[in-house]
Amino acid sequence: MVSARRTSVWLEGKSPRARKAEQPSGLDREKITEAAVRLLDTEGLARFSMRKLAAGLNVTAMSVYWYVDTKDDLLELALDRVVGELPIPDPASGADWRDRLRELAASYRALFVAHPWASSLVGHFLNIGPRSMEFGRTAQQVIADTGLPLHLQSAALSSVFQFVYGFGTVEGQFRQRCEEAGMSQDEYFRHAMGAFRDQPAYGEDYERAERIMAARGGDTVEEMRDRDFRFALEVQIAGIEAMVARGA
Amino acid sequence: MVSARRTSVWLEGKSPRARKAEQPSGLDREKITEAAVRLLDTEGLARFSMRKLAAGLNVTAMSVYWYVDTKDDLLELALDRVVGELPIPDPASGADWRDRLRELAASYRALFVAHPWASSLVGHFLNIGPRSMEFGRTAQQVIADTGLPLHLQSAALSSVFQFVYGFGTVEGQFRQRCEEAGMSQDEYFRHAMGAFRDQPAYGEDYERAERIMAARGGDTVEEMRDRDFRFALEVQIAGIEAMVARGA
DNA sequence: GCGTTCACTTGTACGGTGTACGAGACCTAG
DNA sequence: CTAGGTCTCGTACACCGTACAAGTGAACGC
Repeated sequence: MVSARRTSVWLEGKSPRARKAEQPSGLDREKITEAAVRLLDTEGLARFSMRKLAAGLNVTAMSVYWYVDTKDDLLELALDRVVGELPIPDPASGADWRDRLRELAASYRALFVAHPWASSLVGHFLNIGPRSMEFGRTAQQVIADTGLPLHLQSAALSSVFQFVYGFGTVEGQFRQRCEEAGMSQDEYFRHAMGAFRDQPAYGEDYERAERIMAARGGDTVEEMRDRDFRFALEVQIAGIEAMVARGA
Repeated sequence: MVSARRTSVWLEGKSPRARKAEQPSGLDREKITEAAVRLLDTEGLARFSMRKLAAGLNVTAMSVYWYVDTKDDLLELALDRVVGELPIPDPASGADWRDRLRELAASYRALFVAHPWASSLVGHFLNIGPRSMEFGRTAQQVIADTGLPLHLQSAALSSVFQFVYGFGTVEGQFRQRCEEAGMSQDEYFRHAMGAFRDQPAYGEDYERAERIMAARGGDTVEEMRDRDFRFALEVQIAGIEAMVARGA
């Protein structure tokens, strides 16, 4: 018989814990999760620690463990919480699926930019927290309205949202790098390109990169990225439309 | 003046280190990187440590630091190495860009399945190692052959490869989870679905999931995933074709 | 031959990490 | 008043990345 292995915080047998009265520390899962998100935002995933979190709550590290089984569980809670912050387009708005998809994709992208640590976590967990589920439900509904047959919808969903995930991840990590280096995105970009140019082995690649940069135009890194994102999203939409038109 | 911050192992001023003769331990960057990849494959990123790596090489942890500045640098080297293992379609084969794109995407997906730890790393580094560059060059060439204007090519590249990255990441992490739990993918899937069904709050979602599963058909999780991947990739291709046809 | 220098290897140590464990402190029920 | 549950805390363990300094042994100039 297969042992019942842990799958997710969200699939525990019991609800968090029955509370009898206000505890002296005033702690609860909600407050801990909120503090965790704050700390993750300021320190990043690598420097996030249970001890620092506890200190911020004026409590010892082990107190936190009363409300949460492991650090991973807490991270799972934190992830679901930030997903819950996303604005979600009203499914009953009657708007075209394309517009709702653009809105949802923009939200999702913004998530990884605002919380770069979230990128590293989505891959690790099952993402079945209540807010993640709601987001998934909405996304599913948008794809359902494209007219694709049911059995192809999950693939189309993958196509779009995995792209947004990847794009947002790279973007978020880049921004974090810039911040840590104390440079603006454009400064950091020039810095990296400079170091790149100075590597003799990469001469050809550097020139190609320059040529592409020139063609893309755009004054700032951010502007170019925005354009790329919008265009890539239109590629996704056009692809789905083409598949619908092909009738499969 | 902006301090010259670290950007990547690949942008160091000097080549690794001049070697005079065969060292008693027989160590070098190559061997260390290879051992690192092996250890990452067997232990996963979370359980990878410099001490374990050194032990596997019959050497103390600090010896490794003679060849490599930090753990992160080593991880960057390991990542580039596995990228180098990917089969790359011959750019001069004259094959249609669609076929070359399918081949390249399949390779990239396989990377994250074979080395789930690589997923967590691609986001963290600049990915400008020689093998990553070669892969990028090839991908760039494929996109160039679609007929898209130069200034839209990087966006199209994003669209496809960020999707593959996201897809491969989720797939790789899932497989790793299954292995750690000692279950087959189908067993684990049923296990998770079961736990899911038992959560009263998720009744509606569970039923929707079941409905979609039924529609997708397919005997195994793997089969369904393969179909999803192929279809999503065709969505990408159709999208690019549509954009080319639109003349922008 | 001999001292120096360089290329490495090693041992020790520091300041962190996640978290198991057990001893309390307080509140409530009986 | 006692018993038990809920929560907090201090201590401790095993492990981590890596700084630092003291070796070791071979190559080289003299």
